[in-house]
Amino acid sequence: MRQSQLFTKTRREAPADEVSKNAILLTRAGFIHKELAGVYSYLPLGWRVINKIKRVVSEEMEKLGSSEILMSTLQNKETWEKTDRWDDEKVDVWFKSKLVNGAEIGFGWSHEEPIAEMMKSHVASFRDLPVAVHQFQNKLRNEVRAKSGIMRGREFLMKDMYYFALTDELNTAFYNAVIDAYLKVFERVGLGETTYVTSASGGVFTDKFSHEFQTLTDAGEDVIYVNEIKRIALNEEVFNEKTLSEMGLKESDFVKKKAAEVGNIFNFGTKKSEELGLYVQDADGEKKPVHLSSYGIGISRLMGTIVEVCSDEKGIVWPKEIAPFQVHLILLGDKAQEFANEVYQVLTDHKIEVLYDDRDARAGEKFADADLIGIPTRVVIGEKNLDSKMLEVKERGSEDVRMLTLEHLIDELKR
RNA sequence: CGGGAUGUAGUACAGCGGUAGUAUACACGAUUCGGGUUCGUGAGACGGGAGUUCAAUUCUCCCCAUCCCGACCA
Repeated sequence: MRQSQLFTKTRREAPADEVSKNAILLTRAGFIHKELAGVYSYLPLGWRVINKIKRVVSEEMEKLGSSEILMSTLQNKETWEKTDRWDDEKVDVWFKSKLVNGAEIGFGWSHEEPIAEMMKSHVASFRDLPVAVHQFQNKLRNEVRAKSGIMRGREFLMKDMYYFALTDELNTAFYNAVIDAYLKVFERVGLGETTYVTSASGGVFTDKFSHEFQTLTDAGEDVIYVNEIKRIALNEEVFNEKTLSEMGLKESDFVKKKAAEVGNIFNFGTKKSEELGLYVQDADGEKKPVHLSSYGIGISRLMGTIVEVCSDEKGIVWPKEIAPFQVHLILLGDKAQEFANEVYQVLTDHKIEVLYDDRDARAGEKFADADLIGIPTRVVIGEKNLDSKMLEVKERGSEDVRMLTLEHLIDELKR
């Protein structure tokens, strides 16, 4: 994409109404636009990042055998009454409205009930199981206090996956497979080092613990205790003598850290299926409640967390897999324009995603913008590159400048 | 929801009971061209309502908005 066609503008100064690093950098670089407190729109660069993250998540979910769907945002009151979660006293984040005829509807803050309800139309026999489905869906939650930029919003993009199985064994096996898949996702988006599977309080539906995926960052809302050697972590809510002795560990084995919950997984057993009436017949013709588990990754929160973790004083440093573009091609001066155009053409012909700064702007401004936007590989072309046709290549976050031929660069990027 | 803070050009700030200023961004013209050039010209703002006052952007109250702390948080 030619940067001259990018309508967003970068800003020198931080917005006065944001404090969190993710919101400041994403706003300054033109990735997001705030509509309301906790409600953000995604601009071209931001939307590209979201889609990159979605692609990584999709790939890992599909490896688990899950099919992508999209459920509605408007939800049926009756479905939620079956599990007694329509009441504002029980769920305090509901946005609700009314149809013209007066019927109440809810805006989806979660989809566990609707999806289990929907499955009743498609699952009747043990032969229909197991089933895994996932979606990328905007959740609406009437949070009392939105904060931390895109990390805790009232409208946010979430990947939620659900698994339906006849037996607890299958359900547990899938649950464990998802833990591995999630770790792979966080590794691919650049948070492998800083993200821990964390045991947390399970609530009434689950066994002993639920599991969260916590990324270490001061921008997070949670406090966890981390054992860096064993790479395990405990949420502070379960960090007590009882838990520690069960695990055979001491308090001194852990370090207290702030963290952001980027993913969570729950095993509901059969409770929700029983409440909603999701049963199948087993091989003996007996009616059995379906085992259900659910798996969430907050996509927009994940993007915010990545910015918190992967940035420096100049701007964002996007991990390669989720950067909005692979290459930021910067043209300096108009004498080299023809050569730069050619390089842009060849790179895009090789399916390399390039943001081409073809603007009539000075070098300093272009470099500052490039640092802020944070594309991994920067290629500079100016008059002094014309004779040799060598490209000046620098990785974001490094000071090393290398001179490469175009062929060499393409070869490197394709690897 | 409790507490605190802040609302002035697109953005970031200053200001004052009587004529609202700077930077940046924007438009135009020069100049410059490898780390946010320099100069000139132009356009552009006091969140809303009520009150006090001869006069309110400024003081008071209410509302709204935004941020922070707490509570809350699949």
